[in-house]
Amino acid sequence: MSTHLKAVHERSVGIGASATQAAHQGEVCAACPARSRGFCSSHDDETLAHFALGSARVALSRGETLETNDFAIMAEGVLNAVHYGQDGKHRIVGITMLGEAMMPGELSENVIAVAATPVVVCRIRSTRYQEALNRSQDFRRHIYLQARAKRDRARHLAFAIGHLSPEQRISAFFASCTGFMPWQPLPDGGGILTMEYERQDIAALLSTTVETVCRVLRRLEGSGVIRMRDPRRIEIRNLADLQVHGGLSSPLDGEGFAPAARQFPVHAKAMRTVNAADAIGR
Amino acid sequence: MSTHLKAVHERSVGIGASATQAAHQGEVCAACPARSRGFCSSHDDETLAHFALGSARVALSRGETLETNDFAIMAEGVLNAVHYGQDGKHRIVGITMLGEAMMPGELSENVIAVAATPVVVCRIRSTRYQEALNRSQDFRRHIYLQARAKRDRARHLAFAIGHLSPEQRISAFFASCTGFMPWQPLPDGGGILTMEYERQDIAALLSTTVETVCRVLRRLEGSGVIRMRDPRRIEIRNLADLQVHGGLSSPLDGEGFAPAARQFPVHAKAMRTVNAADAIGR
DNA sequence: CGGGAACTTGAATTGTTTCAAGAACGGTGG
DNA sequence: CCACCGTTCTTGAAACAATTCAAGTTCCCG
Repeated sequence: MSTHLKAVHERSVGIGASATQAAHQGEVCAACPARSRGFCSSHDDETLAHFALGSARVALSRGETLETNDFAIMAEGVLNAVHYGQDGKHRIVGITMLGEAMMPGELSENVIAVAATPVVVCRIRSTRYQEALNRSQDFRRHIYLQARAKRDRARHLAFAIGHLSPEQRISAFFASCTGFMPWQPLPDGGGILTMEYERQDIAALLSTTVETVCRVLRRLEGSGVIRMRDPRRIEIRNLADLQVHGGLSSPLDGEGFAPAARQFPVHAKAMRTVNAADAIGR
Repeated sequence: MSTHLKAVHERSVGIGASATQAAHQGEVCAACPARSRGFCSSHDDETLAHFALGSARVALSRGETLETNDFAIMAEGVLNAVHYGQDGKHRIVGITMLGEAMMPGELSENVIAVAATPVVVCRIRSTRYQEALNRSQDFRRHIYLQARAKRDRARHLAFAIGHLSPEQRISAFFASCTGFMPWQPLPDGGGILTMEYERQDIAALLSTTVETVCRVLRRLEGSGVIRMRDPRRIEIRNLADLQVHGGLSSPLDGEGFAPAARQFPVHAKAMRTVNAADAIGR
């Protein structure tokens, strides 16, 4: 099944790049889907250009692991924090998506970062990452925010697994996937979600079985909430209905599996209140 | 049941304290059970004395909430990150124990910090906390480590709830409680654990029911792994046996519910490898 | 066109939850 | 000191829902 290979594709700008290269890198950033989200959206072009020097795009296909010696920003796809037990089963204990970052050495023992889908990351040498941390309070602040966001998502996952039924978890998960997987709205208010996760991964994340995922999907189809075009393409008739099935009336909502909107607040707003996040950056 | 009152007892050193007061505060630190653990153990007396100026001990009894506007270090007891649903049930999504810190504004929406046991925290005004962050890379680094440690614990919890049976979770939890609840070793290799959590809280944390907690305890007693002196005082005949019952052969072990040993590594060691934790501090 | 992987469906099993009731404990007041 | 009352803890029996096991089907790639 999922094998652990090394990165296959790599396009580097090289260390000690010239001004021309910096300009080139600026273009790469401009075209990057992560530019407008998460980490990168919080910094101006100049700052990014600096980060980008010596950066490289690294592509992974599903099942490959990401080396976490360097700093990496997700530019495409979804990365799983996976734990492989000696029983051969794997359990997904966290996810990292578009615009989010992987810090050097951030993973705990026994956990590796595996591409859940085809992935592209913007890899930045740890030396340069260090420099950015030294220079920028803002950067430090966002590093901290990342850690906190991941903590909150892990807590949500624990809550969901413990207190929501498989049907609710699956519903809620599919609903939140519209935020970070291909989602094509339809004129009638619904939309088509392309589920990039395999059933196996969904099950591993939500602590259930592939069989249950299937059955729940059928049940949802039976009640008219969704319609399956094919196993990977699901038409959601009414997103709100699906969220209700996911126990939206329950606690911790608004957070869900996807990153909360407030994860990367605009500056002015974030600076208003004194909290740990600000503090890191000062 | 659990009510949300304000802090009842408070002993402040006052802002703008004199050198005498600083000395006095040094004594308070010296006598503090948190001095040798976690946050405080990573700093020297001088640094601590500075933090401590304007600090205050705040006592909470079980069920009271901690205001999280300021910075707080746990000096006694256990604090739950609790989520109260509108169904009246509460679920525990995280715990903070001796030596760990609560950062200002760190809790996410709908989550409050509730004393699971009688609690004493060392409260430090957020202004002073800000100063410490400005001055000390080391302090910043530890703030980041806190967030990461809590993330890892939340991930462990999610894993445990999803992939371990109630019996395993309960066994593992009791075993790990020996690390942060009163634990009195006995000459024969075992020891007596004073369980400070009520059955209800254990159930809420581990996503099971009070009935199941009881039954599992009885079963463990039946198999001779533990012996219950009274509901709160449990004699663990052999800690290793209990850990085995908790599925110790499973992944993510060594972490457990308690903080990992490497959570606050000594400096020399931590500086050796380049990782996010170091980075924050440089 | 064939083979393997992913996905789906059905039926039996199992262990936890739920519901219901009782026992022990701790504090209060006569 | 004892009886009372509320809370916490314990135990039993029935119900239920997801898992497990087993057998298909569909899809994709060579």
